Amino acid sequence: MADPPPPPFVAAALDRLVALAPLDQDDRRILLGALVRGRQVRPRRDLVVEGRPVAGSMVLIDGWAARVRLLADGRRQFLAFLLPGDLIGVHRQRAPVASATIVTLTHATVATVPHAPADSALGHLYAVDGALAEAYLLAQITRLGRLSAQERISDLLLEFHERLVPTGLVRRGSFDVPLTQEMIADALGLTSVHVNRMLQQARRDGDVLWERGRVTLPDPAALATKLGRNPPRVTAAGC
Amino acid sequence: MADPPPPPFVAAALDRLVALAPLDQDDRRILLGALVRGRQVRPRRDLVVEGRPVAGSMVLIDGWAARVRLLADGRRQFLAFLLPGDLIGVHRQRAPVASATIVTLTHATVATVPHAPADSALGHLYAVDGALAEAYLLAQITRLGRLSAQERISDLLLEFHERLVPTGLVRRGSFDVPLTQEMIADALGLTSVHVNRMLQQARRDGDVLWERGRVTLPDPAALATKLGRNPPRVTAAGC
DNA sequence: CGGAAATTTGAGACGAATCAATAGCTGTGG
DNA sequence: CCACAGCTATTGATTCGTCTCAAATTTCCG
Repeated sequence: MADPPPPPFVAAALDRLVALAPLDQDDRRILLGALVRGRQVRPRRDLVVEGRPVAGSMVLIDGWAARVRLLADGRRQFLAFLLPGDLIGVHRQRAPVASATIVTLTHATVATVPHAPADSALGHLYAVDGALAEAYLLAQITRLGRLSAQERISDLLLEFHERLVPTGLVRRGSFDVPLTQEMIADALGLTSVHVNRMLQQARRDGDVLWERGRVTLPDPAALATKLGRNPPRVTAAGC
Repeated sequence: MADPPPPPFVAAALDRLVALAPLDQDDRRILLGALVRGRQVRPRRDLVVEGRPVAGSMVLIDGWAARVRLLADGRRQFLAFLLPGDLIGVHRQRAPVASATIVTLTHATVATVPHAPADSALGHLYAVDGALAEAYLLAQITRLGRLSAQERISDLLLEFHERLVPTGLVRRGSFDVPLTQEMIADALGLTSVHVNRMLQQARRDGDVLWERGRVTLPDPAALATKLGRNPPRVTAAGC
Protein backbone atom coordinates (compact mmCIF):
# COMPACT_ATOMS: atom_id res chain seq x y z
CA MET A 1 0.00 0.00 0.00
CA ALA A 2 2.40 2.68 1.24
CA ASP A 3 5.57 3.42 -0.66
CA PRO A 4 8.81 1.97 0.66
CA PRO A 5 10.74 4.41 2.84
CA PRO A 6 13.23 6.56 0.91
CA PRO A 7 16.94 5.74 1.16
CA PRO A 8 18.33 7.58 4.20
CA PHE A 9 20.75 9.81 2.33
CA VAL A 10 17.93 11.63 0.55
CA ALA A 11 15.76 12.04 3.64
CA ALA A 12 17.01 15.52 4.58
CA ALA A 13 16.44 16.99 1.13
CA LEU A 14 13.13 15.21 0.67
CA ASP A 15 11.80 16.30 4.04
CA ARG A 16 12.71 19.88 3.34
CA LEU A 17 11.05 19.82 -0.08
CA VAL A 18 7.78 18.23 0.96
CA ALA A 19 7.53 20.75 3.79
CA LEU A 20 7.40 23.50 1.16
CA ALA A 21 4.17 22.42 -0.49
CA PRO A 22 1.68 19.58 -0.31
CA LEU A 23 2.36 16.80 -2.80
CA ASP A 24 0.24 13.80 -3.68
CA GLN A 25 1.63 10.27 -3.96
CA ASP A 26 2.44 10.61 -7.64
CA ASP A 27 4.39 13.83 -7.19
CA ARG A 28 6.29 12.42 -4.24
CA ARG A 29 7.21 9.44 -6.34
CA ILE A 30 8.45 11.67 -9.16
CA LEU A 31 10.52 13.70 -6.75
CA LEU A 32 11.95 10.66 -5.03
CA GLY A 33 12.74 9.13 -8.38
CA ALA A 34 14.83 12.18 -9.18
CA LEU A 35 16.54 12.27 -5.79
CA VAL A 36 17.80 8.71 -5.90
CA ARG A 37 19.62 9.50 -9.15
CA GLY A 38 22.02 11.88 -7.45
CA ARG A 39 25.61 12.31 -8.50
CA GLN A 40 28.60 13.12 -6.32
CA VAL A 41 30.44 16.42 -6.68
CA ARG A 42 33.76 17.39 -5.10
CA PRO A 43 34.23 20.54 -3.04
CA ARG A 44 35.01 23.76 -4.96
CA ARG A 45 33.35 22.62 -8.15
CA ASP A 46 31.14 25.05 -10.09
CA LEU A 47 27.60 23.77 -10.50
CA VAL A 48 26.57 26.87 -12.43
CA VAL A 49 28.74 29.61 -13.89
CA GLU A 50 27.77 33.28 -13.97
CA GLY A 51 27.03 34.51 -17.47
CA ARG A 52 26.66 31.04 -18.92
CA PRO A 53 23.36 29.47 -20.03
CA VAL A 54 21.71 27.35 -17.36
CA ALA A 55 21.33 23.73 -18.44
CA GLY A 56 18.55 22.41 -16.24
CA SER A 57 17.24 22.42 -12.72
CA MET A 58 18.92 20.55 -9.91
CA VAL A 59 18.46 19.89 -6.24
CA LEU A 60 21.17 19.80 -3.63
CA ILE A 61 20.69 16.53 -1.79
CA ASP A 62 23.65 16.51 0.53
CA GLY A 63 26.39 18.96 1.40
CA TRP A 64 26.57 22.73 1.17
CA ALA A 65 27.03 25.09 -1.76
CA ALA A 66 26.99 28.84 -2.26
CA ARG A 67 26.09 31.49 -4.77
CA VAL A 68 29.18 33.60 -5.07
CA ARG A 69 30.48 36.64 -6.89
CA LEU A 70 34.15 37.42 -7.45
CA LEU A 71 35.38 40.96 -7.98
CA ALA A 72 38.15 41.84 -10.37
CA ASP A 73 40.63 42.56 -7.59
CA GLY A 74 40.00 39.26 -5.80
CA ARG A 75 37.39 40.33 -3.30
CA ARG A 76 34.78 37.62 -2.83
CA GLN A 77 31.15 37.91 -1.81
CA PHE A 78 28.98 34.95 -0.93
CA LEU A 79 25.45 35.93 -1.92
CA ALA A 80 23.63 32.97 -0.44
CA PHE A 81 24.29 29.53 0.98
CA LEU A 82 22.58 26.44 -0.41
CA LEU A 83 21.63 23.68 2.02
CA PRO A 84 20.27 20.16 1.49
CA GLY A 85 16.91 20.32 -0.25
CA ASP A 86 17.58 23.66 -1.93
CA LEU A 87 16.87 23.92 -5.64
CA ILE A 88 19.46 25.14 -8.14
CA GLY A 89 18.94 26.69 -11.53
CA VAL A 90 15.15 26.89 -11.61
CA HIS A 91 14.26 29.67 -14.02
CA ARG A 92 11.09 30.80 -15.74
CA GLN A 93 12.49 32.84 -18.60
CA ARG A 94 13.59 31.26 -21.87
CA ALA A 95 17.31 30.82 -22.52
CA PRO A 96 18.19 31.67 -18.93
CA VAL A 97 21.68 32.89 -18.10
CA ALA A 98 23.07 32.38 -14.61
CA SER A 99 23.24 35.61 -12.65
CA ALA A 100 25.82 34.19 -10.26
CA THR A 101 28.20 31.28 -9.98
CA ILE A 102 27.19 28.41 -7.71
CA VAL A 103 30.03 26.47 -6.16
CA THR A 104 30.08 23.46 -3.87
CA LEU A 105 31.64 24.16 -0.49
CA THR A 106 31.79 20.54 0.60
CA HIS A 107 31.60 17.15 -0.98
CA ALA A 108 28.04 17.23 -2.28
CA THR A 109 25.32 15.18 -3.90
CA VAL A 110 23.12 16.77 -6.52
CA ALA A 111 20.37 15.46 -8.76
CA THR A 112 18.53 16.74 -11.77
CA VAL A 113 14.89 17.56 -11.15
CA PRO A 114 12.23 17.45 -13.86
CA HIS A 115 10.74 20.55 -15.40
CA ALA A 116 7.21 21.12 -14.15
CA PRO A 117 4.36 23.26 -15.47
CA ALA A 118 3.62 26.34 -13.36
CA ASP A 119 0.17 25.12 -12.40
CA SER A 120 1.27 21.67 -11.24
CA ALA A 121 1.95 20.80 -7.62
CA LEU A 122 5.63 20.43 -8.38
CA GLY A 123 5.60 23.76 -10.17
CA HIS A 124 4.09 25.32 -7.09
CA LEU A 125 6.81 23.77 -4.98
CA TYR A 126 9.45 25.32 -7.25
CA ALA A 127 7.67 28.65 -6.91
CA VAL A 128 7.66 28.50 -3.13
CA ASP A 129 11.34 27.56 -3.09
CA GLY A 130 12.09 30.49 -5.37
CA ALA A 131 10.12 32.90 -3.22
CA LEU A 132 11.87 31.67 -0.08
CA ALA A 133 15.26 32.00 -1.74
CA GLU A 134 14.40 35.59 -2.60
CA ALA A 135 13.26 36.27 0.95
CA TYR A 136 16.64 35.06 2.18
CA LEU A 137 18.37 37.40 -0.27
CA LEU A 138 16.42 40.25 1.29
CA ALA A 139 17.48 39.06 4.73
CA GLN A 140 21.07 39.05 3.55
CA ILE A 141 20.77 42.63 2.33
CA THR A 142 19.40 43.74 5.67
CA ARG A 143 22.15 41.90 7.50
CA LEU A 144 24.87 43.56 5.47
CA GLY A 145 23.29 46.98 5.44
CA ARG A 146 22.06 47.52 8.94
CA LEU A 147 23.39 44.93 11.38
CA SER A 148 26.63 45.09 13.38
CA ALA A 149 29.25 42.39 12.92
CA GLN A 150 28.04 40.70 16.08
CA GLU A 151 24.42 40.75 14.94
CA ARG A 152 25.29 39.56 11.45
CA ILE A 153 26.91 36.42 12.74
CA SER A 154 24.13 35.50 15.15
CA ASP A 155 21.51 36.27 12.53
CA LEU A 156 23.19 34.08 9.93
CA LEU A 157 23.51 31.18 12.34
CA LEU A 158 19.84 31.56 13.23
CA GLU A 159 19.04 31.39 9.52
CA PHE A 160 21.01 28.16 9.20
CA HIS A 161 19.17 26.73 12.18
CA GLU A 162 15.81 27.77 10.80
CA ARG A 163 16.52 26.31 7.37
CA LEU A 164 17.99 23.07 8.68
CA VAL A 165 15.11 22.26 11.02
CA PRO A 166 12.85 20.98 8.20
CA THR A 167 15.67 18.72 7.00
CA GLY A 168 15.89 17.00 10.37
CA LEU A 169 19.60 17.82 10.56
CA VAL A 170 19.22 19.79 13.80
CA ARG A 171 19.45 17.91 17.09
CA ARG A 172 18.62 20.00 20.14
CA GLY A 173 20.01 23.23 18.73
CA SER A 174 23.09 21.56 17.24
CA PHE A 175 23.94 21.28 13.56
CA ASP A 176 26.98 20.96 11.32
CA VAL A 177 28.23 24.10 9.63
CA PRO A 178 31.00 23.12 7.21
CA LEU A 179 32.21 26.69 6.74
CA THR A 180 35.51 28.31 7.63
CA GLN A 181 35.54 31.63 9.40
CA GLU A 182 36.83 33.13 6.18
CA MET A 183 33.72 31.94 4.33
CA ILE A 184 31.53 33.46 7.02
CA ALA A 185 33.51 36.65 6.60
CA ASP A 186 33.01 36.66 2.83
CA ALA A 187 29.29 36.22 3.32
CA LEU A 188 28.96 38.92 5.96
CA GLY A 189 31.23 41.60 4.51
CA LEU A 190 33.81 41.20 7.25
CA THR A 191 37.36 39.88 7.66
CA SER A 192 38.05 36.44 9.06
CA VAL A 193 39.97 38.03 11.91
CA HIS A 194 36.95 40.00 13.00
CA VAL A 195 34.63 37.03 12.60
CA ASN A 196 36.93 35.12 14.92
CA ARG A 197 36.80 37.83 17.58
CA MET A 198 33.04 38.24 17.36
CA LEU A 199 32.50 34.48 17.57
CA GLN A 200 34.54 34.39 20.74
CA GLN A 201 32.39 37.12 22.17
CA ALA A 202 29.21 35.31 21.14
CA ARG A 203 30.55 32.27 22.96
CA ARG A 204 31.32 34.34 26.06
CA ASP A 205 27.78 35.74 25.90
CA GLY A 206 26.48 32.18 25.84
CA ASP A 207 24.68 32.75 22.53
CA VAL A 208 26.69 30.41 20.32
CA LEU A 209 28.89 27.36 20.64
CA TRP A 210 31.05 26.35 17.67
CA GLU A 211 33.35 23.37 17.99
CA ARG A 212 34.93 21.29 15.28
CA GLY A 213 32.41 22.28 12.59
CA ARG A 214 29.38 21.84 14.80
CA VAL A 215 27.33 24.80 15.95
CA THR A 216 25.07 24.78 18.96
CA LEU A 217 22.56 27.50 19.70
CA PRO A 218 21.61 26.93 23.33
CA ASP A 219 18.43 28.99 22.98
CA PRO A 220 17.56 29.86 19.37
CA ALA A 221 14.24 31.47 20.29
CA ALA A 222 15.83 33.78 22.85
CA LEU A 223 18.56 34.72 20.40
CA ALA A 224 15.98 35.46 17.70
CA THR A 225 14.09 37.71 20.10
CA LYS A 226 17.29 39.45 21.11
CA LEU A 227 17.95 40.25 17.44
CA GLY A 228 14.35 41.05 16.56
CA ARG A 229 14.53 38.37 13.90
CA ASN A 230 11.48 36.66 12.47
CA PRO A 231 11.49 33.94 9.83
CA PRO A 232 10.31 34.78 6.31
CA ARG A 233 6.86 33.68 5.18
CA VAL A 234 6.01 33.53 1.51
CA THR A 235 2.56 31.97 1.34
CA ALA A 236 -0.59 32.41 3.37
CA ALA A 237 -0.69 28.64 3.87
CA GLY A 238 2.18 26.83 5.60
CA CYS A 239 5.92 27.56 5.42
CA MET B 1 -2.67 50.13 -40.01
CA ALA B 2 -0.31 50.94 -37.12
CA ASP B 3 -1.61 51.56 -33.63
CA PRO B 4 -1.90 55.14 -32.46
CA PRO B 5 1.12 56.32 -30.46
CA PRO B 6 0.80 55.72 -26.71
CA PRO B 7 0.06 58.70 -24.46
CA PRO B 8 3.36 60.29 -23.52
CA PHE B 9 3.16 59.65 -19.77
CA VAL B 10 3.30 55.90 -20.25
CA ALA B 11 6.12 55.96 -22.79
CA ALA B 12 8.95 55.44 -20.28
CA ALA B 13 7.37 52.39 -18.65
CA LEU B 14 6.23 50.93 -21.95
CA ASP B 15 9.61 51.35 -23.57
CA ARG B 16 11.31 49.66 -20.67
CA LEU B 17 8.87 46.75 -20.71
CA VAL B 18 8.99 46.05 -24.43
CA ALA B 19 12.76 46.10 -24.26
CA LEU B 20 12.60 43.11 -21.90
CA ALA B 21 11.00 40.70 -24.32
CA PRO B 22 9.57 40.68 -27.83
CA LEU B 23 5.81 41.24 -27.93
CA ASP B 24 3.42 40.98 -30.85
CA GLN B 25 0.79 43.59 -31.65
CA ASP B 26 -1.87 41.90 -29.49
CA ASP B 27 0.36 41.71 -26.42
CA ARG B 28 1.47 45.30 -26.83
CA ARG B 29 -2.17 46.33 -27.01
CA ILE B 30 -2.98 44.40 -23.82
CA LEU B 31 -0.06 45.99 -22.03
CA LEU B 32 -0.91 49.47 -23.26
CA GLY B 33 -4.52 48.95 -22.26
CA ALA B 34 -3.35 48.26 -18.73
CA LEU B 35 -0.92 51.17 -18.62
CA VAL B 36 -3.46 53.83 -19.59
CA ARG B 37 -5.57 52.81 -16.60
CA GLY B 38 -2.99 54.03 -14.12
CA ARG B 39 -3.88 55.56 -10.78
CA GLN B 40 -2.05 58.25 -8.89
CA VAL B 41 -0.37 57.50 -5.57
CA ARG B 42 1.10 60.02 -3.13
CA PRO B 43 4.63 59.77 -1.80
CA ARG B 44 5.20 57.56 1.26
CA ARG B 45 2.23 55.31 0.55
CA ASP B 46 2.58 51.55 0.93
CA LEU B 47 1.83 49.70 -2.29
CA VAL B 48 2.49 46.33 -0.67
CA VAL B 49 2.92 45.50 3.01
CA GLU B 50 5.35 42.89 4.31
CA GLY B 51 3.59 39.85 5.72
CA ARG B 52 0.28 40.64 4.06
CA PRO B 53 -1.22 38.72 1.12
CA VAL B 54 -0.41 40.26 -2.26
CA ALA B 55 -3.53 41.32 -4.12
CA GLY B 56 -2.42 41.41 -7.75
CA SER B 57 0.37 42.47 -10.04
CA MET B 58 1.10 46.10 -10.81
CA VAL B 59 3.48 48.14 -12.87
CA LEU B 60 5.11 51.38 -11.80
CA ILE B 61 4.41 53.80 -14.63
CA ASP B 62 5.83 57.00 -13.25
CA GLY B 63 7.81 57.97 -10.16
CA TRP B 64 10.06 55.95 -7.88
CA ALA B 65 9.31 53.41 -5.17
CA ALA B 66 11.37 51.13 -2.97
CA ARG B 67 11.30 47.78 -1.27
CA VAL B 68 12.11 48.51 2.33
CA ARG B 69 12.56 46.73 5.62
CA LEU B 70 12.25 48.40 9.00
CA LEU B 71 14.01 47.05 12.09
CA ALA B 72 12.48 47.07 15.52
CA ASP B 73 14.78 49.83 16.75
CA GLY B 74 14.05 52.16 13.84
CA ARG B 75 16.91 51.24 11.56
CA ARG B 76 15.79 51.24 7.92
CA GLN B 77 17.14 49.30 4.97
CA PHE B 78 16.12 49.91 1.39
CA LEU B 79 16.39 46.57 -0.35
CA ALA B 80 15.78 47.76 -3.89
CA PHE B 81 14.57 50.78 -5.80
CA LEU B 82 11.70 50.55 -8.27
CA LEU B 83 11.84 52.72 -11.39
CA PRO B 84 9.31 53.41 -14.15
CA GLY B 85 8.45 50.19 -15.96
CA ASP B 86 9.27 47.95 -13.02
CA LEU B 87 6.72 45.31 -12.05
CA ILE B 88 5.35 44.99 -8.52
CA GLY B 89 3.84 41.99 -6.83
CA VAL B 90 4.33 39.38 -9.54
CA HIS B 91 4.42 36.00 -7.81
CA ARG B 92 4.19 32.40 -8.96
CA GLN B 93 3.20 30.67 -5.75
CA ARG B 94 -0.38 30.43 -4.58
CA ALA B 95 -1.58 32.72 -1.80
CA PRO B 96 1.60 34.81 -1.98
CA VAL B 97 2.62 36.88 1.03
CA ALA B 98 4.78 39.97 0.53
CA SER B 99 8.34 39.43 1.70
CA ALA B 100 8.95 43.18 2.00
CA THR B 101 7.01 46.40 2.09
CA ILE B 102 6.96 48.50 -1.07
CA VAL B 103 6.57 52.22 -0.55
CA THR B 104 6.33 55.10 -3.00
CA LEU B 105 9.19 57.58 -2.68
CA THR B 106 7.64 60.19 -4.95
CA HIS B 107 4.28 60.99 -6.38
CA ALA B 108 3.74 57.93 -8.53
CA THR B 109 1.47 56.37 -11.12
CA VAL B 110 0.75 52.65 -10.94
CA ALA B 111 -1.49 50.35 -12.93
CA THR B 112 -2.75 46.84 -12.51
CA VAL B 113 -1.35 44.37 -15.02
CA PRO B 114 -3.17 41.24 -16.10
CA HIS B 115 -2.17 37.79 -14.99
CA ALA B 116 -0.48 35.89 -17.79
CA PRO B 117 0.24 32.19 -18.27
CA ALA B 118 3.88 31.24 -17.89
CA ASP B 119 4.19 30.17 -21.52
CA SER B 120 2.71 33.34 -23.03
CA ALA B 121 4.80 36.21 -24.30
CA LEU B 122 3.59 38.39 -21.45
CA GLY B 123 4.40 35.63 -18.97
CA HIS B 124 7.91 35.50 -20.39
CA LEU B 125 8.20 39.24 -19.95
CA TYR B 126 7.22 38.88 -16.30
CA ALA B 127 9.82 36.15 -15.91
CA VAL B 128 12.57 38.30 -17.40
CA ASP B 129 11.59 41.21 -15.15
CA GLY B 130 11.70 38.91 -12.15
CA ALA B 131 15.09 37.52 -13.09
CA LEU B 132 16.47 41.02 -13.61
CA ALA B 133 15.08 42.15 -10.26
CA GLU B 134 16.84 39.23 -8.63
CA ALA B 135 20.08 40.06 -10.40
CA TYR B 136 19.86 43.57 -8.98
CA LEU B 137 19.36 42.12 -5.50
CA LEU B 138 22.59 40.19 -5.98
CA ALA B 139 24.29 43.40 -7.08
CA GLN B 140 23.00 45.09 -3.95
CA ILE B 141 24.44 42.33 -1.77
CA THR B 142 27.82 42.68 -3.41
CA ARG B 143 27.72 46.45 -3.02
CA LEU B 144 26.97 46.21 0.68
CA GLY B 145 29.32 43.37 1.39
CA ARG B 146 32.45 44.21 -0.52
CA LEU B 147 32.48 47.78 -1.82
CA SER B 148 33.73 50.87 -0.01
CA ALA B 149 31.35 53.76 0.64
CA GLN B 150 32.78 55.60 -2.35
CA GLU B 151 32.34 52.60 -4.62
CA ARG B 152 28.83 51.87 -3.37
CA ILE B 153 27.60 55.30 -4.33
CA SER B 154 29.11 55.29 -7.80
CA ASP B 155 27.92 51.76 -8.41
CA LEU B 156 24.36 52.57 -7.39
CA LEU B 157 24.27 55.63 -9.63
CA LEU B 158 25.58 53.53 -12.50
CA GLU B 159 22.77 51.08 -11.86
CA PHE B 160 20.22 53.87 -12.02
CA HIS B 161 21.74 55.07 -15.28
CA GLU B 162 21.73 51.59 -16.74
CA ARG B 163 18.12 50.95 -15.75
CA LEU B 164 16.85 54.32 -16.90
CA VAL B 165 18.39 54.17 -20.36
CA PRO B 166 15.68 51.84 -21.74
CA THR B 167 13.00 54.21 -20.43
CA GLY B 168 14.41 57.09 -22.42
CA LEU B 169 14.69 59.17 -19.25
CA VAL B 170 18.45 59.64 -19.63
CA ARG B 171 19.68 62.58 -21.68
CA ARG B 172 23.42 62.64 -22.27
CA GLY B 173 24.31 61.06 -18.95
CA SER B 174 21.78 63.12 -17.00
CA PHE B 175 18.73 61.79 -15.18
CA ASP B 176 16.50 62.71 -12.26
CA VAL B 177 17.14 60.92 -8.97
CA PRO B 178 14.38 61.92 -6.54
CA LEU B 179 16.21 60.57 -3.51
CA THR B 180 17.57 62.33 -0.47
CA GLN B 181 21.06 61.57 0.73
CA GLU B 182 19.46 59.87 3.70
CA MET B 183 17.61 57.47 1.39
CA ILE B 184 20.86 56.71 -0.41
CA ALA B 185 22.41 56.08 3.00
CA ASP B 186 19.62 53.70 4.00
CA ALA B 187 20.11 51.78 0.78
CA LEU B 188 23.89 51.59 1.05
CA GLY B 189 24.28 50.85 4.74
CA LEU B 190 25.81 54.26 5.46
CA THR B 191 24.88 57.46 7.26
CA SER B 192 23.64 60.50 5.39
CA VAL B 193 26.61 62.48 6.67
CA HIS B 194 29.04 60.07 5.09
CA VAL B 195 27.06 59.90 1.86
CA ASN B 196 27.32 63.66 1.70
CA ARG B 197 31.09 63.61 2.12
CA MET B 198 31.60 60.84 -0.41
CA LEU B 199 29.39 62.58 -2.96
CA GLN B 200 31.49 65.69 -2.63
CA GLN B 201 34.57 63.64 -3.26
CA ALA B 202 32.98 61.96 -6.28
CA ARG B 203 32.23 65.44 -7.60
CA ARG B 204 35.83 66.53 -7.01
CA ASP B 205 36.99 63.41 -8.84
CA GLY B 206 34.78 64.40 -11.77
CA ASP B 207 32.86 61.14 -11.60
CA VAL B 208 29.45 62.45 -10.57
CA LEU B 209 27.47 65.68 -10.70
CA TRP B 210 24.35 65.98 -8.54
CA GLU B 211 22.42 69.23 -8.58
CA ARG B 212 18.84 69.85 -7.56
CA GLY B 213 17.74 66.24 -7.90
CA ARG B 214 19.44 65.70 -11.22
CA VAL B 215 22.44 63.44 -11.56
CA THR B 216 24.95 63.62 -14.36
CA LEU B 217 27.53 60.97 -15.03
CA PRO B 218 30.01 62.63 -17.39
CA ASP B 219 31.41 59.31 -18.51
CA PRO B 220 29.36 56.31 -17.39
CA ALA B 221 31.44 53.81 -19.34
CA ALA B 222 34.70 55.02 -17.81
CA LEU B 223 33.18 54.95 -14.34
CA ALA B 224 31.90 51.41 -14.89
CA THR B 225 35.36 50.31 -15.97
CA LYS B 226 36.92 52.03 -12.96
CA LEU B 227 34.60 50.03 -10.70
CA GLY B 228 34.84 46.80 -12.64
CA ARG B 229 31.09 46.88 -13.00
CA ASN B 230 29.22 45.01 -15.73
CA PRO B 231 25.46 45.01 -16.26
CA PRO B 232 23.47 41.87 -15.40
CA ARG B 233 22.29 39.60 -18.20
CA VAL B 234 19.51 37.12 -17.57
CA THR B 235 18.74 35.62 -20.96
CA ALA B 236 20.89 34.46 -23.83
CA ALA B 237 18.83 36.65 -26.16
CA GLY B 238 18.61 40.44 -25.62
CA CYS B 239 18.57 42.35 -22.29
C1' DC C 1 7.72 84.79 3.14
C1' DG C 2 8.24 81.38 6.85
C1' DG C 3 9.10 76.90 8.51
C1' DA C 4 10.54 72.34 7.80
C1' DA C 5 13.44 69.38 5.47
C1' DA C 6 17.80 68.55 3.44
C1' DT C 7 22.55 69.52 2.96
C1' DT C 8 26.93 70.80 4.64
C1' DT C 9 30.73 71.25 7.96
C1' DG C 10 33.63 70.07 12.13
C1' DA C 11 35.54 67.38 16.03
C1' DG C 12 35.97 63.30 18.22
C1' DA C 13 34.83 58.30 19.17
C1' DC C 14 34.34 53.64 17.77
C1' DG C 15 34.10 49.51 14.96
C1' DA C 16 36.36 46.91 11.82
C1' DA C 17 40.48 46.39 8.80
C1' DT C 18 45.23 45.57 8.35
C1' DC C 19 49.58 43.65 9.23
C1' DA C 20 52.11 40.28 11.44
C1' DA C 21 53.18 36.42 14.09
C1' DT C 22 51.96 32.12 16.56
C1' DA C 23 49.50 27.95 17.41
C1' DG C 24 46.47 24.18 16.11
C1' DC C 25 44.65 20.96 12.99
C1' DT C 26 44.38 17.70 8.87
C1' DG C 27 45.83 15.04 5.59
C1' DT C 28 49.76 13.03 3.09
C1' DG C 29 53.76 10.48 2.07
C1' DG C 30 57.86 8.41 3.53
C1' DC D 1 53.76 6.13 12.89
C1' DC D 2 55.95 10.26 12.43
C1' DA D 3 57.22 14.57 9.96
C1' DC D 4 55.99 17.89 7.23
C1' DA D 5 53.00 21.17 4.39
C1' DG D 6 49.21 23.87 4.15
C1' DC D 7 45.22 25.43 5.72
C1' DT D 8 42.58 27.35 9.70
C1' DA D 9 42.16 29.59 13.96
C1' DT D 10 43.91 32.73 17.32
C1' DT D 11 46.16 36.81 19.34
C1' DG D 12 48.25 41.55 19.49
C1' DA D 13 49.26 46.28 17.91
C1' DT D 14 48.04 49.77 15.02
C1' DT D 15 45.61 52.20 11.30
C1' DC D 16 41.70 53.56 8.73
C1' DG D 17 36.95 54.19 7.49
C1' DT D 18 32.79 55.35 9.03
C1' DC D 19 29.69 56.82 12.77
C1' DT D 20 28.08 60.04 16.21
C1' DC D 21 26.88 64.32 17.88
C1' DA D 22 26.23 69.00 17.09
C1' DA D 23 25.58 73.11 14.72
C1' DA D 24 25.24 76.13 10.64
C1' DT D 25 23.56 76.77 6.12
C1' DT D 26 20.86 76.07 2.14
C1' DT D 27 16.93 74.42 -0.33
C1' DC D 28 12.32 73.24 -0.83
C1' DC D 29 7.48 73.83 -0.33
C1' DG D 30 3.10 75.66 1.11
